[in-house]
Amino acid sequence: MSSLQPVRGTHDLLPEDMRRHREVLEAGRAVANRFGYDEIATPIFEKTEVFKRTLGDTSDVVTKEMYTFSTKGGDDITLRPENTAGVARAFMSNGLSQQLPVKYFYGGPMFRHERPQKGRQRQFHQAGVELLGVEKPQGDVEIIALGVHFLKELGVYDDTVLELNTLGDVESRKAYRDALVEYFSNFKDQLSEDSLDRLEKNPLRILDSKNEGDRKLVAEAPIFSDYLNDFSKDFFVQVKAGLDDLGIAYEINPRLVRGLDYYCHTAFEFTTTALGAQGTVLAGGRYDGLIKMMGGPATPGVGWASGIERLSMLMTREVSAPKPVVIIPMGEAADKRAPIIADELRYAGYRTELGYSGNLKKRLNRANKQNACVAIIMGDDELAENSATVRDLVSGDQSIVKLDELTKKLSIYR
RNA sequence: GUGGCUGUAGCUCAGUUGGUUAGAGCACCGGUUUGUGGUACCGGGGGCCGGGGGUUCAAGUCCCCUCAGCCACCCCA
Repeated sequence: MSSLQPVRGTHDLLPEDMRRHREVLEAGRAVANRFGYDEIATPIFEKTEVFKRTLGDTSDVVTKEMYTFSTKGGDDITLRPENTAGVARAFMSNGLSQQLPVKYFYGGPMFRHERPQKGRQRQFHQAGVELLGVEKPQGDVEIIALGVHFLKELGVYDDTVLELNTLGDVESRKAYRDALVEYFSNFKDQLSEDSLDRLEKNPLRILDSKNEGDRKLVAEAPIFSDYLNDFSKDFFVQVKAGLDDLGIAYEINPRLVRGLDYYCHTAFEFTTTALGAQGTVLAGGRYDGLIKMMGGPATPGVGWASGIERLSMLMTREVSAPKPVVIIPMGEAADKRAPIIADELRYAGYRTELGYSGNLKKRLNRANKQNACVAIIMGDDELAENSATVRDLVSGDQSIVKLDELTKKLSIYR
C-alpha cells in the first residue's frame, strides 16, 4: 500500500494540473522570447562538484538538501537543486564566452530534500532566465522587466510586491560583513542559536531573523548603506532609475539578502501574501562572480528563477479544458464509417472523439462529460444520403449536414 | 532536521461514554426512455476506517510505533 504512494514531496501532475503548469511555462517562454531569450535545457543532474563549487560548502542547499548518489561508473552525481549552476556550466562547456551577451530561458524540474509543506515540494518546477555578459545596470533592469511581463501575462502581477535590495560589490559586502561579524560577536550570549550559526555561515541572514531577541540587536546593528562604496551606490541608483523609467514599482527591503558569495549588487524577490509562508514566487539577482568561481572567464550575470507550482496556485484564471468534437455512430454502416470521418477531422486539426457504446442518450451524456462542443450523430439512414446530424451541445440546435461539408461547417468550433 | 495539528468510499465529511452487517452528499454504473444530453425519480457497485503492534469479552473510537498530508521554524522558487 505505502509503495503505491508517490515518494514524499513528489506529486503527479494530472491533466488539470498539467494544463495550468503548461500555461505558466508557455507564458514564460513566450515572454522571454519577446525579450530575445532563447530556451535551452541542461541535464537534470550534474556532477556534484558543479553545485558544491557554486553554492558553497556551507549553504543549506549543499549541506542538507541535495539528492546525491554515485553511479555505477563511480561518478558523484546530484539532481539539480537549481539551474543557474547548470546554465553556467553549459556556458563554459560550449565555449559561449565568445558570443556575449548570452540570453537564455529554461524550465524544468528541480530537486531539494526539504520538508514538504504548502508551496514546497521535493521535486518542483522552475522557469527561469539568465543574462550573461552584461555588466551594466541595464541588464538588471531588463531582467526584472522580463519578470514583470511574465507575471502580468499570468495575471498575478497585482498580487505581488517587488522587493529590492543591493548587496554591493565584493569590496562593499566584505566591509559590511566584517562590521556585522564584529558587532554581533559582542552579543554572542544574546543571539539565538540559529543566529549563532548564521554568524559563522552567513552573517547577513541575522538581519532577517524572526527571533525577538535578535531583532533588538539588529535594530542597533551597522547599516549596509554606510558601507557601500561609490560604485555600488551608483549602480543601485541606476537600477532604481531604470525601473522608475519603466513604471515598475518596488519596495526597498534592506533585509533582503543572498547567502552565496558570488551574488552582488541587485537582489530582488516578487512576493505574495496569498500563499502562506512560502510567499516568494520569483526571485533573482546579479551574480558577477559565478562563472569565474567555476573556473571560467570572468563574466557578469543576472537572472531569476520562478516557482511554477507557486505561480499556478496564485493564478486564479481558469485554464480551459479542450472541447472535442464527438462522433456518435448509430448503426453498422455508421460504425464502419465513423473512424474514417474522425481521421479526416483529426487531419483537419479538430480534437475528435468517438462515442461507441450505449444508446444515444448515454453517448450524448458522455459527450457532455468530455466537454464536447458539438456532436455528430450518424445513423445509417443519414449516411445513405452522405450526411449526418450536427448538434451544437451548448445551444441544442441541430441540422443535417452533407459529409463533404462537415469540415467547413465545423470551422466555427475551432 | 525540529515542533504542533490531521488521516473513515474517487472527492467533501458524519460516526454518541469503546457495543451487532460503518453512514451521507457529490461522483460513478444501471433503469424509467432500443435515435436526442445537461433536469427529475428509482436502483446498484464501491471501505482491511493510512499501515503495524498493544489494551479489552469487544477498537473507526483508547495507548505506542510508523508512513503521509497540513501549518510553523530553518531555508528557499
